[in-house]
Amino acid sequence: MSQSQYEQKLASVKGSSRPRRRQARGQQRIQLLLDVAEELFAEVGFEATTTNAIAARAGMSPGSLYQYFPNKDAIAEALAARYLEQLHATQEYSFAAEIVHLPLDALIDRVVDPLVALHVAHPGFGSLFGGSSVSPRVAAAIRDFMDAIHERAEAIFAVRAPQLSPAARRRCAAVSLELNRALLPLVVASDPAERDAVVQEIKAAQRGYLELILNGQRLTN
Amino acid sequence: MSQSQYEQKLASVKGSSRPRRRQARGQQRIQLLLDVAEELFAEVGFEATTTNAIAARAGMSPGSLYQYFPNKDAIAEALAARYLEQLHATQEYSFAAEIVHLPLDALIDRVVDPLVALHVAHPGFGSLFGGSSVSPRVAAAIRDFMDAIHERAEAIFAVRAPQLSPAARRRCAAVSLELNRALLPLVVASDPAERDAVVQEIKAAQRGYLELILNGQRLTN
Amino acid sequence: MSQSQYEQKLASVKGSSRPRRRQARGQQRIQLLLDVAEELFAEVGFEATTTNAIAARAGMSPGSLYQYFPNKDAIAEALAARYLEQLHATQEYSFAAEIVHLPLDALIDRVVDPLVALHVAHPGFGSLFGGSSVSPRVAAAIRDFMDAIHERAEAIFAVRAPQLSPAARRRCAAVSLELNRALLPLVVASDPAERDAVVQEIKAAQRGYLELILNGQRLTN
Amino acid sequence: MSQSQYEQKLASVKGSSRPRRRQARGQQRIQLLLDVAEELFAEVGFEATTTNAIAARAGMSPGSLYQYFPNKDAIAEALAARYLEQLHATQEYSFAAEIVHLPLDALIDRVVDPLVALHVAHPGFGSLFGGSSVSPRVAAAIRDFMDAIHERAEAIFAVRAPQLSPAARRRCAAVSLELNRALLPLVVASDPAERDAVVQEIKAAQRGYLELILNGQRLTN
DNA sequence: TATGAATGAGTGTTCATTCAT
DNA sequence: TATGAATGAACACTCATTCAT
Repeated sequence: MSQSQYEQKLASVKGSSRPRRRQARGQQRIQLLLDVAEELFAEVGFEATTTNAIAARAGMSPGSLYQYFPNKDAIAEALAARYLEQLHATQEYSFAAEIVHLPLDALIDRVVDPLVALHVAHPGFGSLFGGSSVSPRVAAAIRDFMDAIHERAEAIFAVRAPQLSPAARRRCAAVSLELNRALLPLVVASDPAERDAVVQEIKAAQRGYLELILNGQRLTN
Repeated sequence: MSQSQYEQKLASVKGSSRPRRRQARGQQRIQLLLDVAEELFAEVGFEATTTNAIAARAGMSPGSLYQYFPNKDAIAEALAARYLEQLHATQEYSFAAEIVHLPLDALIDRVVDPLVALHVAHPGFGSLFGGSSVSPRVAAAIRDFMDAIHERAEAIFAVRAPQLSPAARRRCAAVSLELNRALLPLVVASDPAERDAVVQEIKAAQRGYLELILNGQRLTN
Repeated sequence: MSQSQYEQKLASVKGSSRPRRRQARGQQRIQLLLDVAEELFAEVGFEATTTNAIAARAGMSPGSLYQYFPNKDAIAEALAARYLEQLHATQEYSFAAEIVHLPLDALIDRVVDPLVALHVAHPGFGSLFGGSSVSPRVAAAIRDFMDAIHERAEAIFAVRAPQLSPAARRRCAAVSLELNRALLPLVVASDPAERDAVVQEIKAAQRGYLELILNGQRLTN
Repeated sequence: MSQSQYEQKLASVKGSSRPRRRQARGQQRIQLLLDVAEELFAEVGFEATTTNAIAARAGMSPGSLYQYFPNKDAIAEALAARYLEQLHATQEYSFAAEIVHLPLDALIDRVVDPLVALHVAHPGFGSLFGGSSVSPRVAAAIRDFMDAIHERAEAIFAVRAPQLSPAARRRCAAVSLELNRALLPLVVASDPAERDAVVQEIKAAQRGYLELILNGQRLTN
């Protein structure tokens, strides 16, 4: 390696590594801010959380927060995006093509278990998705995602409960999904020692409802 | 009777009847304020609703509002109390002693139907009970009430699913109640034409879950 | 006068006088705020003047200021409107129809004297009309007014200097008006003892320029 | 020459030439910053111009800007100083000793033409000298300079209008100079096609005023 | 020396609450 | 009691300035 080549490499390393380290630090701070925001949103709600409080608990100045987010709503948006990304990953697994013919218990495990993990890891999750006064953009992002999930759930119903009318299918999917959305906060709120039992109960509720439908005991219009 | 005694009696009569009319007027104004607050909370949420906006829409001055409520939270509290009172009335009926041995479908109708009526009549209901950023006092009032309902539900389980351990009974009651709390907003949000169908779905979910438990197919610890 | 008539009159008096007194008080506070704003704008400029400073010097709270003005720009706008109103009154007099054939000295007196009075009474005048970073709305209001004055000045030139082309007429009017706008701050800044002499000088400048034009010694295209 | 002496000389050469180059680079950057600041001040005004915006448009970091200027005001000061320097150069020419006996038209050309050139070349000029919210130091620098010009103008009046009292001389000089300061922005604002005509008008205003004075038709006290 | 992320005091503005009338 | 003008603490957000790298 000639000297000039070496210098070139050094330069390129310096040139790219400094920004990279900076970017890495920036990413860390963004994640920290989101973690703190998640905490505070969960504690006192979105509206009652002040941007200065987020910055302070994250150990930085208000100005720094605004280096990473253009305004308060953007923080909720980013948080929603982070959740959505994780949710998306779980749903990719939960609703993979091969699940359509799984036994019901296995199907339910596959859907519920990742959601439980997500909720336990992110206690703020439910409060953001509870929809309490989020900005229109956040609400739209959530709605878009839910619609996608909804479609997948309907597709499964189409295969496993073909007797349902399209309208009934839509309703059943909505109720089944809402069952998860609504009952999962119960897991978060429950005593860790009881957590598994609560999860079993949620699955039971889901199974009870689905069996009724899949067994064709339900009205079909 | 001396003159002064007579005057005294007169005074006391006047003194008690005027306040009574005043109190009546006061009660009317309180109810009006609560109605308006309910509307606004439902429209834009608790935090975004200003006390001045409530007073203005109720056709009175901010000062007057504060004659009836010491602060903004107190309005939400009073609204919660009003809901709770109504809820209490429905539950008095839903959980009357004689229901213990009703067929499951009838039992579910008895619990769900009044709740549906309440939710439809008061669209703000769900949002307040959704728990999004209510003051600790409101939260406590709601919790107290829910605990009472919880006990009644547990009592029914004690009779109809005696195989359950106390802990399991508690969990089952919690899930069964949460099922209602969580799914009823779906009714409010649904198209009025579809509303009945959605109510049927909710009852189905409830029945599916309860059958599983009552048939003893559930774990008992 | 029967008793009921009397009561009615009393009632009507009370009903109308209280708001009237309130409105009067409101008007006073608005004028006070404008006076204070004028002072501060003159002292440190529009941008450097804070709304809280205006409120404080006016002896009221920030909130009160916002009861009368929706935002900071609105204060400058109102101030401009107040100036414009006064200016308008002077120009109504200065450019009345009969002046067209006045001797030049009298014509100049008629235009300059009211402007001098206005500038002396309102030291902030020049700074606002100097156009330093006023909001678009204020700027537009000023421009509209100046355009109106411009037209009147042109009309006089059309009669007294008919040899001028329309374009030349426009330019001459612009220069003549600008002469006033630019030189009047000199009066405000000058020692009161010298003020009259400075005013004479301004009139001389105006007369020097106008004589040149009216005597036809100027290019006409 | 010993080695160490030689090294010392080398070092000193390097030591002096590198700083010189550095200083040259620094001067370039300072001029660039001033150019950019002039642009931005003209575009949005001094207050609305952020130091970060100046640095960004100059292609450097905020920190670098502060290597050359201790604060934002200092930029305006330096800009004013640069203007003043250029103004100084024009006035050196305009008020050279030999002009005292020039014909009036030639005298006016000699004063006005360089000023027009300066204003056209530097559109920010007028706005800075308009005095709108400049820092006290800038204002003082401008005032000092204007005082110097003032003296020169007075000296000419002393020769050409000896009948004037000292006070009258001072006033006349003030008005004559203010005439320039006030009317030159009109040139900058005017359509380039009309620019020459506007300049002629300004000269006419100047001549009209001066003729009045020099012909002794003015009061002399 | 150059960088640009970080700072934090300060801005315009809102709104729950008070109080003179 | 009712009023609504007045209050002022607090908020979201900005930007001149600093300093670790």
